[in-house]
Amino acid sequence: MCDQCNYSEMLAAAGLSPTSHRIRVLEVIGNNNDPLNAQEIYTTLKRNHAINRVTVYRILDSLVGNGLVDRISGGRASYFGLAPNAHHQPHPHFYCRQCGRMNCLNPRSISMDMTSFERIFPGKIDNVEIRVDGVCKNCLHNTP
Amino acid sequence: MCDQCNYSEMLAAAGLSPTSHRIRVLEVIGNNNDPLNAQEIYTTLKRNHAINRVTVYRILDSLVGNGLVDRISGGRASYFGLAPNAHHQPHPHFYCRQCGRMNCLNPRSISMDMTSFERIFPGKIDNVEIRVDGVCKNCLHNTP
DNA sequence: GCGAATCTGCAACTTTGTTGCATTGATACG
DNA sequence: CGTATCAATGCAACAAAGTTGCAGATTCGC
Repeated sequence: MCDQCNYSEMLAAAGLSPTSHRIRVLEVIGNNNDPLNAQEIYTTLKRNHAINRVTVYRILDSLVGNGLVDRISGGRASYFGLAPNAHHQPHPHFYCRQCGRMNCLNPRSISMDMTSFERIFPGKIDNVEIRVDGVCKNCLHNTP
Repeated sequence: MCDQCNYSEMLAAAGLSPTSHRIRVLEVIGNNNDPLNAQEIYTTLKRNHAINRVTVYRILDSLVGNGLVDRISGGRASYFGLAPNAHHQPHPHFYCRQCGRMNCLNPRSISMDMTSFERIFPGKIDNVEIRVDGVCKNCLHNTP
C-alpha cells in the first residue's frame, strides 16, 4: 500500500505515458498490502472498466521493466507489488501453497548480506528474491 | 553433483520404492552440478529409455514431496536439484533470464539469519528460496 | 501364484503467459 | 483544424508448463 505515491507522476517519471489503463493497474497494485497475481489484477480491473487480459499482461511487463513494480514468483504464477523506493524498502515474501496468497514480510525479519557476493559475481544482477514457502496461519487452522 | 549418494537407498529411506524410472530421474538430477527443469530432465532421460513426460512430472512431485529434491523457481518453470542433506548445505541460486540456465551459488555467498523470523512466524515454513536473477557472464559477452 | 496396491502411459485439459495483426487513440506538425 | 505518425489496446490464436482421469502394467506381501 502506498499513500504517498502519485501513480501518474510515477509513470511519467519512468517515461511511460500515463494512460488510464496503466494508472488503474498501478492503483490496484499500490492499494494492496500484498502482491497480487495477473489474474487477480485482471479480475479486479474488469469489475469497473473494460480491459483486455493481454493488455494487463503487457502493462505489467512494462511496469516491471521500468522498475515501478516488482515481480515475485509464487507457485506457478508471478505476483506483482510496488517496487522498492523511498517509501518501501526491499523485503522478503511468504507464499502460502494452500490458498495461493502472498504476503510481504518485514524487511528486518530476515537479515542478509550480499555485498561480498555482488563484488565477486561476474554476471549482471537484476534482482534478488527471498521467498518463504509454506502454509499460512489461516490455512493451518481451517484445514485439519 | 553427488558422488556419495546412493540413489536407491535414498528412495528407500524416503519410503519410495526404487523403481528404475525414479532412480534414473534422481541420477539425472544428482549427476548435474546445477538444477535442471522438467523439460531438460525429460529430454535427457528419453535419450536412453522410453519414459512419459507425465511420469517425469509425477516422479519430480513425489521426490520434492519426500524431501529428496528441491524445487527452485526460475522464469516460468521450476528447476530441480538435490535437496540439502549431509553432503549439500542449503544455498542460493542464480537464474540467467537470457539462456534460462540456473546455477548453484556458494552457500556462504549470501549470508542470512532467519532464526528470529522462524520464532515469530505463525504459519508453517516448508522452504526458503533465495534466487538471484540476471544475466550470466556468458550471455553478457555473447550478446552485445 | 494371486490379489491389492502402486506405478506408468496416454489423451485430454488447465493455467499462465505470448505473438501477430488489426484497430483505436494520442501527439506532432503543417 | 486536418492529417500523418507512433504508441496503446483488443482480439484471436498460439505456446509453455503442468495436471487430471482412467486404463493397463508392475510390483509387493502373503
